[in-house]
Amino acid sequence: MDSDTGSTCSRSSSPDLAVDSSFFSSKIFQQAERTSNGSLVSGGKIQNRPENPKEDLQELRLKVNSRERKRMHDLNQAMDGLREVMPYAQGPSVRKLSKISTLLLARNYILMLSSSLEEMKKLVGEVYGSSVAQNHAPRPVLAPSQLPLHPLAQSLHSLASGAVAMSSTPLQHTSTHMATAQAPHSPPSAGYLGFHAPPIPSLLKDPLHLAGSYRHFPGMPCPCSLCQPLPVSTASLHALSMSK
DNA sequence: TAGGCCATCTGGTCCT
DNA sequence: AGGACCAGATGGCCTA
Repeated sequence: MDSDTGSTCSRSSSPDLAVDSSFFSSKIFQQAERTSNGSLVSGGKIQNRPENPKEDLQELRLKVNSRERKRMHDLNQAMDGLREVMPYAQGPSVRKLSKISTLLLARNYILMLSSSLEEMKKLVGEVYGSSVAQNHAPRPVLAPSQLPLHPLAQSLHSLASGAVAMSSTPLQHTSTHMATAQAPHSPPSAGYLGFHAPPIPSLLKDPLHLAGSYRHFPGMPCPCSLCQPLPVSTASLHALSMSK
């Protein structure tokens, strides 16, 4: 029940143990001494009864703290879950994304996927629309893999094909990586939707691990924070985090 | 050593 | 009343 024991806290030196010490150093307990059996001694009178206001306050405070700790652990678990599905390097050699970076990257990634999906829909509409218009002319039926693909469609195809590899080395769906995963008909530009694998030092140097980590193409959605017209709220958040 | 990131505590506010 | 949520404060750890 209590998530304290099953915490996903990545810190080995969690200050959990410091909780009680700070708590007991608070003014609440400066007026009370603790006996060997844990009961409070106040004015020479042993009080085991829980209705002691100080004990009640202590219990309440510990309970509230525990709940808050659990809440934050749950939040961090959710954040880890988000990190797991983000297209960034998850290997042990790569530093964990910070919370703010995770959120910003996730937002931009969703925007990019949404835009790609819309583009894909348009392309599908074009392909089937033209095929209906020329319905009377006998045409050889092509398998989906044989259809001439728009570069974006090709890159999406490649992206899907390389999904497994991406899970092991995300952000590495670059041109070389894509070349191994792309469809037979894909031209060399098929990786143009792909991210640009950042050299690790630059990734670590960038405060948000976002800017400058991607290959940029005009008019194309990019998860890079520099390419996204952030709304006011997000922009202010970004500025806040940068100026922090 | 400064700065970034984080976990925790704590008090306030809102909701059920 | 109790719990969830939030934000400020604090202190620890890590890296450049």
